[in-house]
Parts: sequence; C-alpha cells; structure tokens
Amino acid sequence: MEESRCENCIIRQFNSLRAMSKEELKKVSDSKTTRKLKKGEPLFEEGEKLNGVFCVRNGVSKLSKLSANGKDQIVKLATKGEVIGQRSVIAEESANLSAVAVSDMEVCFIPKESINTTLQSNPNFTLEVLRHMAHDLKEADDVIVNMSQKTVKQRVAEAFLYLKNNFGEDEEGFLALTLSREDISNVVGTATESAIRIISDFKKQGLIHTSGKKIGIKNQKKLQELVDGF
Amino acid sequence: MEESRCENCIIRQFNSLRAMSKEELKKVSDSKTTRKLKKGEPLFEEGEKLNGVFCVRNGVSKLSKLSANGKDQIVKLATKGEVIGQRSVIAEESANLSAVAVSDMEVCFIPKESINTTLQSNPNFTLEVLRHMAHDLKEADDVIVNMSQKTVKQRVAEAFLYLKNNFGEDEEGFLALTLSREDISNVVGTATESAIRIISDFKKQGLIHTSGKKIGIKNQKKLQELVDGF
DNA sequence: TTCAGAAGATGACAAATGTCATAGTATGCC
DNA sequence: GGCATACTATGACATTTGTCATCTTCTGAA
Repeated sequence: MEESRCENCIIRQFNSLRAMSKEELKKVSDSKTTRKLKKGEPLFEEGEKLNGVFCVRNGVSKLSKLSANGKDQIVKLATKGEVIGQRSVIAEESANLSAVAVSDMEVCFIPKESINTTLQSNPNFTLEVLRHMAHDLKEADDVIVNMSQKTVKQRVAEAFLYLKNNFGEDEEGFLALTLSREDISNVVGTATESAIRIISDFKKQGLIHTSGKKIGIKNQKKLQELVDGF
Repeated sequence: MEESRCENCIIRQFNSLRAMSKEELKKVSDSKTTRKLKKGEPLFEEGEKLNGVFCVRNGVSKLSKLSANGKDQIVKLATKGEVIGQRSVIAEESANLSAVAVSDMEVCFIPKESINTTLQSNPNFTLEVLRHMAHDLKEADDVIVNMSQKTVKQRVAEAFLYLKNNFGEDEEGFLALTLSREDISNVVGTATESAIRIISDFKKQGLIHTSGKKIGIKNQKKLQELVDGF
C-alpha cells in the first residue's frame, strides 16, 4: 500500500540499496524526499556540493561535463534504478559532473547521512557499492578506449546500439529514448553537424530510419559490423 | 629490520592497505610474494584471471587495452604505492586491461583471499578501497572528456605536464619517466607519427627540449596555456 | 666492433572532422 | 493562426589527423 516506502520499492532491487537491512531502509525512507523533474531541468551542476544521492525512479538523466571549448561531454546516461551522485558523496567532493533530465523524471533524494552511517556499519552494503563502482570504472575505461581509438562514425553507430540495448524501442520501432542531435553529438564527442551528417548517411545506407527527432534501427547487424571495424 | 614485512612497508602508507589492522597485515605479509620485472615484461594480460592484486614497490606499469584497430590505449600509469588489479578482484571478473612494466619494477603479489576476507570483515578497509575507487572513477571521467574534447596537441602537452607532476624530473631536468614515442602516442590516443611531429613542433617552439628519448619541459606555463586552450 | 632490427624523424598525400554560412523545419507561446 | 526561436540539415571550405614511404639514428646481441 505504502508504495512510496523504500522497503516496498521495486527499483531498489537494481542497485546497491538492496544490501541494506530492513531497519536501515526504514531510516532511509523516513529521511528521503521525492522530486519530479521535467525534461531539461537540472538535478545538479558540476562543482555543486551534494548533500545526498538521487535514486532514479523514472526517466533518464544525462551526466555531463563542460570542457574548455564550451562543449558538454556526456559521460553517462542514468536511468530507472540507478543511483546518481554516490561518487561525490563517497569521495566527499563536489560534483564532478552535471546531471540534467533528458526526459521527465521522478527521483528520490537520500541525504548523505543515511548513506554514510550505513557505509560505516554495514560491510555488505559497502561491498555492494564497491562492486558497483568497480563495474562503473570498467565501463569508463572502455569508453576511454572507444573515444580514442574509434572513428566518429563507429561511435555514432555504437551509441545507437547502446540506446537500443539499454532503453529499448517503442511500438513503432523507434528508439524509446529520443535524444536531440546535439545530445547525440555530446555523447559521441563530436560536432553537432558531424553527427547530423552521419545520421543522414546511415539513413541513406538503410541502416536506420528517422521521423523527426526519432531514430529507429533498421539493420542492427550492419551497424554492429561497422562498430567492430567491418 | 624485517623490511620485507608489510607491517613495516612504507609504501603501504599510500594506498588502502593502511586501513588494515595489524593482524590482517600479518596475514597478508605471510601470504604475499615478491616479484621483479624488467622493463617490457608483462604483469598480466587483458582477459587473464587474476588471483590477487599487485602492490607496486618500485617502478612504473602501464595499464592498457587493445582496441579493434590493433592499437593499445594506455588508460593509466601505476607507480610506487599503487595497487593494480583490485578492480578485477573486487568485481570477480577477468582483467579488463593488460599491465606491462615501462621501467624495471618490484611488486608484491597479494592473493585475493587475503583481500576478500578483509573486505568482508573490516568496514574501514572496504570504505578506504571504495574511496580510492571513487577517485579513480573521477579521473577516468576526466580522461573521457579530455579524449573527446581536446586536440591531439593539447593532449600531448597535458601528458608531459602529467609526467612531470607525477614522476618528477631527473638532475638534468628531463622527465624522470622516459616513455617511448609509441607509448606516448598510446597514452594520448593518436598515431605514433603524429605524436613525433608534435614533439618536434614543441621543440621548435621552445616548449620542451629533448635528448634521445628523454624529454624535458622548458616552458611549463606555455604548455599549460596550450592545454587550457590559450 | 659490427650488424640487424627497432625506434625516431620527416615528407607527401589522403581521409576524417570541424567550422561557418545558410536555409529549411518544427515547436511553443501569445 | 502567426511569429519568434530553437533545432535540423546541407554545402563549402579549412584544419586536423592518419597513412604510407623513406631515411636516419639508436641499441643490443653475436
């Protein structure tokens, strides 16, 4: 009945919070607040001090960092079940990335005190968070390799496959998460015009189809071959 | 006296092992083995199952990943005091990166059992490892942004400043860690010829001076300005 | 010491990517 | 409904970066 209690929250299953004890969860639930964001609204900005973490109940957030040349690099897309901001809270540093909603979102805010006390008293929880972060680190290393060794075309293709695998498709076969061309270019790390040109190109080659901003994958095999270097 | 015991090892001060209790350290010390590597020797390869972690006592190792186009991307340089392989041991995965000595090395191998039991019983240790990994993750995110948003020239300049800050200079003012041109290009993520050309260019501009493979920084300020985009 | 192979250096050219300009197209707001 | 504004698209061109060829220099092993 009390759907808004952490103890009953299904989302929790997907992240480190599942390692918390019932009592710990109750405390978290009592201290948490819920917040809704519209597409485009910021959750927090780079450099901001975070007083807790955000657990995504719905929607998607982009985590990005502004570079010296004035362009945003999107480092990660966080979706349902993921926890945002834990790195900053754990390292006791201000946020290294900005978080902005790329679709309407619903998030729970959990004050850092709840996290910190559990980290100190529940080794299982700490270990679970550690494992999760180890996974994130591996992913980050892989991204570094992709960014430096793959062409823009390969990275765009990879981005589309990633979007399909992680967010799925709608009834009409379009990627369920629709990003602006600019966001796509910021994921891939290229100029918006370059991304648009590659999208046009893919369309001409019959790899994808589009309708407005929406993009659908038509030939997944060919896209994958492109990523792997033919 | 027993300099080879972990309890007396100064190196330990620099990594998460300092959070271990005296008893835990004794166990680690009893189970550890020491190994010497010559420049160029591999510590482990990508995909290999690691049975423990390596604590660097001396020398430097490059952690790299082979990309589809056959080039190695160096993701990190690990030096004295750093622990290599913890990510894989914690995530219980095979190694995501290869580790090769770029200078003569001396490392201690610590079997994963010692690490795992301590992770489960000593929350302070786990938290310390977690904090360390949070730091690594932030660095990885920063590298992603640099790789995708900075020019090759900026990245080369940044690499030299990084080498100076992290490994220092010798008596003659050359970078203490000498990397081959190929290694430099693999750190930066570019073709070896491109790296060599940029080095020549920097030399002509009076930003650096060289002697064989050795590189010395002549104008740190200008290099930094280059990195920051003038 | 000498010689072979590796590493460094450089030119010439090709390919990839970014930038600027401009125009079409969608979208929200009054 | 119409206008202002942001997003998408495309051409033309400049710049950056990669590739291939060639030459030189260093380095280590016989």
